[in-house]
Amino acid sequence: MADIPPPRHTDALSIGDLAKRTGLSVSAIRFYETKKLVSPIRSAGGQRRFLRSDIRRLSFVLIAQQLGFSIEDIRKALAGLPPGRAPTQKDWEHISRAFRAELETRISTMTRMRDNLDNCIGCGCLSLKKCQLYNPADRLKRFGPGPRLIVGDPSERKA
Amino acid sequence: MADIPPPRHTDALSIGDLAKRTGLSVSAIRFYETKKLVSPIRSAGGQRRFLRSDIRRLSFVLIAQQLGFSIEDIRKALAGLPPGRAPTQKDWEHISRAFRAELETRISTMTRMRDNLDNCIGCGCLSLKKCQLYNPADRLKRFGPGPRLIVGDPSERKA
DNA sequence: GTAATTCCTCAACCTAACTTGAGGTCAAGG
DNA sequence: CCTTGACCTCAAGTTAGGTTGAGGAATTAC
Repeated sequence: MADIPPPRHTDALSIGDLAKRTGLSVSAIRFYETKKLVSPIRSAGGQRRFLRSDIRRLSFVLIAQQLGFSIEDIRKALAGLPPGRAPTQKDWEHISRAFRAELETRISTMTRMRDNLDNCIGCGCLSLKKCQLYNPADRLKRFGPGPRLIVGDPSERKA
Repeated sequence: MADIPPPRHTDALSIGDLAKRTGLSVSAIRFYETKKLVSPIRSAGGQRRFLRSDIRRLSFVLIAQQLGFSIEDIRKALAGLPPGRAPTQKDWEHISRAFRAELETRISTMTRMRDNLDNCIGCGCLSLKKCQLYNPADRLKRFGPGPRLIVGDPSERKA
């Protein structure tokens, strides 16, 4: 309640500290390093040292994942952050905005699908190719795994 | 252009026919059988024979997958269909309705998330535990893979 | 009746996103 | 100094949702 212990603000976090601050597991953080989501430096002894701004960086990763984005999507977005300095709030706003746009798109796609489902229930066309839900253009692209459809030109698959 | 070849409407489809009718690959249909999404009978020679109603059944599977449902979700839903007879439109309406409800939920969750993302951009709380986006209860459960968060009670993971 | 399709099973492989374990090192406290 | 806990690397395992290939049998087409 009294003296805050001097926070040895070396500004460098160990992987365990970062794990505690983000709620991620240590192994997940190491994995994210292999995926280029973070790029810690190494201590003399070879241990990872993270910047405090990596807390925010990984927090963003978490949020984006909850929103349904893949690690590769996120890597690309983070690649837009300034290389040297720690990102400012402006920087974060910038990349968050792009994600929000993508989210809007997904929401409207799902809404459209929901309405098409209503249509299909109404018209009983569940098995008809006419159903909007069969329109490949309407599909969520890899928003979760699914079958590799072979509809349309078979040359897409085999040839 | 003239005589439609007698459609040998034995009412039993081979796996290849079913694949053509649904747009699925043969291997996917076999896979779905192992997952109990379809249960073909066998010919004298041991080949799979499907009912015509399986076209609709697999079409439903496709639609549901596009909506983001897992095979297990779908299996459970299909388990609600009548066992003996081919499903009627009423039956399909019934199970579609349940999916629509789940869709509604997901849409509103995503919408809420989008709004929270706006909040986070505004207040700069991206790294704060207070952010609504960190609320585990708010999370899409396995709607796409993601990290197994270790927040909260560690006994959830290890014990 | 035989050749060309199509089908069969089973095992192995694939991607994403991680976890787990083995075997060994680094860092901090007493 | 030396022990304990946190770290390290690398390989292999996990789940979902399938695909691919080998080796062989069943159908269909002429």
